Amino acid sequence: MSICETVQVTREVTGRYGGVDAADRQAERRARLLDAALELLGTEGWQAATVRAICSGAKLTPRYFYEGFTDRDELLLALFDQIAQEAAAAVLEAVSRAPVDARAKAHAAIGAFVELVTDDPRKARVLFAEAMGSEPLTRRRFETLRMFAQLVAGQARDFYGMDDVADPLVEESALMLVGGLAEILLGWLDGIVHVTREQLIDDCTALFVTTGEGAVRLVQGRARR
Amino acid sequence: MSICETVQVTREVTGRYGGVDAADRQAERRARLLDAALELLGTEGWQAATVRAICSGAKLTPRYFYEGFTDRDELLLALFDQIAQEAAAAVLEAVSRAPVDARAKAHAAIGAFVELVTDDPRKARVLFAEAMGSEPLTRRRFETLRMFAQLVAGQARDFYGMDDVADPLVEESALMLVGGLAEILLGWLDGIVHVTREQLIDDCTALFVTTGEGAVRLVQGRARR
DNA sequence: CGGATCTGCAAACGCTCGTTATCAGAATCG
DNA sequence: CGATTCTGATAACGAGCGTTTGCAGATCCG
Repeated sequence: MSICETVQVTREVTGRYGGVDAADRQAERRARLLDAALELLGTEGWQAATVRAICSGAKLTPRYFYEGFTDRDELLLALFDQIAQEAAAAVLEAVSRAPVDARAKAHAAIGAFVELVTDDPRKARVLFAEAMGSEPLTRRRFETLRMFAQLVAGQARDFYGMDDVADPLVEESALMLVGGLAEILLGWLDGIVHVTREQLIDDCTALFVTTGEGAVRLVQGRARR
Repeated sequence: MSICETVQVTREVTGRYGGVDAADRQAERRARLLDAALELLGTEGWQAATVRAICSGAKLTPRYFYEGFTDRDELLLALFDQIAQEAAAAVLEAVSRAPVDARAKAHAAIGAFVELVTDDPRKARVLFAEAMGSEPLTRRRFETLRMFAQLVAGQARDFYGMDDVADPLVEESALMLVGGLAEILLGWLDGIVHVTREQLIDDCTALFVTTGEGAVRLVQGRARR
């Protein structure tokens, strides 16, 4: 036992195998597992994303699964968060690049988001459809959607000078915008909505802006009273 | 064998037990199973709605489960359809009673729907949240939501005289309305949106109408071109 | 080269699931 | 009463799951 410890110490300094050191190997395994999980969760669904199937897809064994994650839920949550952060980053970057105009900002944001999840429809399914598999995943989907909605509400408050407005209608309309957008995207991916992707982005932008402006009018009309 | 058959025939004529005949007993067992499934699916979620748990809740045994349903999926689909039909009936009845006015119709429809699924939040969870458990259930949720969306689109086409308009934006906006409404309802049930139920109905109606009118303007603006 | 670790595979454990069969006892009707 | 069906509980079966362990072989460093 004591021998093991001393040896471990001397070894842990380098920890190289196959030309890469321990941290990198572990990170690569983690990435492979997340990739395999995305493929399964995004195509065959939650029920198919078992530990064995994910490991098989990643060409790894359960041993390394439990080296990197404590649970199946932890992996799926990590995958969800990764995609959500990717989406948030894309949206924020597009918004920051767009000219200072409500319609242009909205178009940039929606365009970036739609392009991300239609370039890889698996991501859309993970974010919107398959995030209901387990209870922790459902909760996370909700929190993330709410976060996006508050992001939208914050942008709207900035643009229309409603910083002091505490009307719950702001939160309600933001929920409607984000939730409605998700439903349109799922419908488009399922082939229900027959438009090109550019048309889809334009339509979503138009609906988004018109709904947002309507909500703003409602809120301001109430505040005046 | 032949004896059994003749006996079965003479018995099947009445088939009474405990004062009720066979069809009624079977119907009551079916109703009890659906009730137990609603309780489990609407509170603990899809994972908890196992055959054993449903039977235990209904105070029946698996024997009667497979007497009334072939699968677990068949039960859950039947439950979903029952709630969806209940909602559709409530909405259509409210719309038919309301005065001939877009806002009044919308308020009646949304009020009826919101009251139904907030009087029994389990129904909301079954319709919107837990319908993603199995693949057939996910598909059904989509079909039903699309049906509601087309119902909305049809009403809008009637009211605004757009019978000949085939713009896909009509379907897109209907999807946004229905999907957004679902998300607001789930948020309200989760305590994220802090308004009274009457306020919720009013807000949803206002958002619904303003979004609908915005979509109509967009469609008409395009058609004019 | 040699001792030690890292890897990949496979089997195993305990559990729950859906589904089906068994069987004693209650209730029925002629 | 007696033959028969209906009831309810139980247990069994095979399968799949998440999770853990054991072990031969590849790869490393001194």
